[in-house]
Order: sequence, then C-alpha cells, then structure tokens
Amino acid sequence: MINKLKDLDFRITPQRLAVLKILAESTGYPSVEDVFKQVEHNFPTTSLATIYKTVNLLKEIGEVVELDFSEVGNRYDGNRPYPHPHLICTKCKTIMDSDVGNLEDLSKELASKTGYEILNHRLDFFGICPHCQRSAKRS
Amino acid sequence: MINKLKDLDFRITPQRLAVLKILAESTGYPSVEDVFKQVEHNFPTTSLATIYKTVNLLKEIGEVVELDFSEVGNRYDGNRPYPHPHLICTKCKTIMDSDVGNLEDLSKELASKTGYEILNHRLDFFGICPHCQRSAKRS
DNA sequence: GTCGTTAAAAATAATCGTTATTTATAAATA
DNA sequence: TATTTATAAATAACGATTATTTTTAACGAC
Repeated sequence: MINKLKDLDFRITPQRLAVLKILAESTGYPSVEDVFKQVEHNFPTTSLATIYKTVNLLKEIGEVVELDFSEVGNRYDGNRPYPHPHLICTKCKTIMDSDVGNLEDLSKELASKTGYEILNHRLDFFGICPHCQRSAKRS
Repeated sequence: MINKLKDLDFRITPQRLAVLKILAESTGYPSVEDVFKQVEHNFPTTSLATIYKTVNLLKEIGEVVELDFSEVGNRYDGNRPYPHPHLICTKCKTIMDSDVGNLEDLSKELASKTGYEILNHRLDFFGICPHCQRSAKRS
C-alpha cells in the first residue's frame, strides 16, 4: 500500500501513513471523523481537510472503498477494498461483513443480458442485530 | 396512496398531490431537484423545502424509497417502493431496474446464520451502458 | 357556503459535511 | 544542506438539507 503510493510518485508523509494505517488495520468501517480523531491523537495539528484529501487519494488509487449510507454517513474500508456484502444494524449502526454467496455469476448474467460492462456492485442487508433485539424486548 | 395519506390524517394539498403523482408515475429515479422543477411548472410559488418535506413524509409512510448514490445524489422511487436491484451507468448516470434473481433466500440464510432480523436489502450494479461504451470508442 | 381551527406552505435563515483557497511547511533529490 | 515542489494547515466557501417564522388554505362544524 505504501509501495503503491511511492510507485505513483506520491510523497510519504507521517499524516498519510497514519491515515493509511488506520484504514488498513481497522476491521470496522470508520468515518472521516473517526479517522480524524485517531490521527489527531498523534498529530494534534492535523487538519480535517487533510484527512479528507488523504482518504480520497486512497480511494482514487483503489486502496480504499467508500460506502455511503444515508443513515450513518460515509464510511471507509481499507481492509477489504473490493465488493463484498455488508450487514448493517439499523438500531446500533454496526456494520459487519457478511460472507454469503458471491455475485460474480449474477454480474455476468446481467452483463450478457443488458450489454452493460459491469465494473462493480454493492450488496447490503439491513436489519436488527441480536443484541438490539434483546434490548427492545426489555424496554 | 392518496387514501393512505387520508387514513393517517394528513391533509391532501395540491402540492402533495403533485409530488405524489410525479413519484408514483415516474419510471426513472428523480432527485428532489427534478421533482421541484416539475412541480414548479404548475405551482410557481412552491418552495423547495415543501418538496423535501413531502418526499420525506412519503418515505416515512413507506410509499417511496430513497436511494442514496454518492455519485449522483439522492434519488426517489414511488413506483416500486420495495427492494429490487438497480443497474447504474457510471458515465451517463442512468439508473435502471434490473430483474436478476431475488435475494429472499440469501436473506433468510443470513438471518439464520447471524441471528439478525433482516428487514431490507439493497443490491446495485455499476457499469458502463452500451451507449456509453460506443461513445468511448468514438472519442 | 362561512367561519374557526390548525396543519401545511412559503420564505428565509441556519446547519453540516465536504471542498476550495491561500499560505506555510517539510519530503525528496541533488 | 539547499532547492524545489508537493503536501499540510488554516480558513473560507459551497451546496444539499433542515429549522424557523410567518402566512395561507384544508378540513370539519355549523
């Protein structure tokens, strides 16, 4: 990931390293604000705009995928930067990866039916997680 | 749809009727701005906030679904207000319905595996439509 | 149909996430 | 170490959406 930046002649700065590290290691789906708070810890003078720019840079070179949820805002994943299904709890807003069947076959079928060149897809399931189901019953 | 509003004791205003009509009849995926422009035609004094409020009202009572695309902004569908896959051309931004396989089985599988209560899902394919593929070759 | 009540519309201001701009800093290379 | 130049910092600007206040008109009772 660092090498990819170098190869493309982007400079390796501490701020970029910090953002990159957080996105690559996090198993969750941090927002820009989340990343900002973590980076701020080590680099207190960091500006929010820098996080935006770095995240967008990583997005453009394909090392990070952006997921926009109207309910919870934009989230980023540098850990598995390729299409895969998600499972979102609409109560506690937790986002999980889900490993149910892949859609390559469906993509190909769609491509041949419609003539579209399919480049990407996105599959999300929304529901209530077991924990929130229990909370609801108690209240 | 009008009856649903009446039943819930919402007033039937010309502006609401206009928004409702557009969303129920449009086969595409209009944005708030699109709806506004069309309503403005018949009701030149209409305020944009009214469109926002009406669309959100319809969304809340389940007569319209909101689709947020980071590339093309929020779009609304009052024609088929239930989950179904979409096919989006990333060049010309056209949004189509696609009728490839349904995901009920997958939903159920996921529910029993994870304990989540699945309420909704969303499946979108992104690609280049045949028309835009031809344009690209020409240019 | 008229009146009175009150929800909804209009007009406008405010908010929030994101992006653009300007100036200052520091990474890369010689 | 000095020079060049991309990047960071700070701040302003922007655009989509929402909140606020005032005005209008939908609905129900008479």
